[in-house]
Amino acid sequence: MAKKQLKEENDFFSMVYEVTKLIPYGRVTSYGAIARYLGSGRSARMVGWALNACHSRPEFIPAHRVVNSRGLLSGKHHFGNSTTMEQLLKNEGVLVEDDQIVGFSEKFWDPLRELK
DNA sequence: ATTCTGACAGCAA
DNA sequence: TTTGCTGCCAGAA
Repeated sequence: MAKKQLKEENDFFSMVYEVTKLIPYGRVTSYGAIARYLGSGRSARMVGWALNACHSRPEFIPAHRVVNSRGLLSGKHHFGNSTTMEQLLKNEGVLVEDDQIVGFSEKFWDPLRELK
């Protein structure tokens, strides 16, 4: 059997990718929220680390919908141009001002609450 | 095997 | 109030 494939499903990285891909259009979430959903709780850094490797993924990961707990576009610099992430968000109707999501509480999509 | 880093989050001063 | 330090876990050198 494809152990590797099964393993990927259990991998922390893949979990992050899957959850990230599940983020609805026009919604955003935080690294910590995903970390909690994965059960790691305080390992939000791993989420960021996983997203850092999202470039190695053949699929498109809407990492622009993942921001830090304050709704700050912490990883905008990793989208090639520093404006790409902000541009993508704006394209989805998410207002971004000063690298921060406007109405973050409203746009926030909690995997724990939505996926449960 | 050990050490360092990393797109965070929370708490302390 | 803002700034900074630690904790957390996994992957890369």
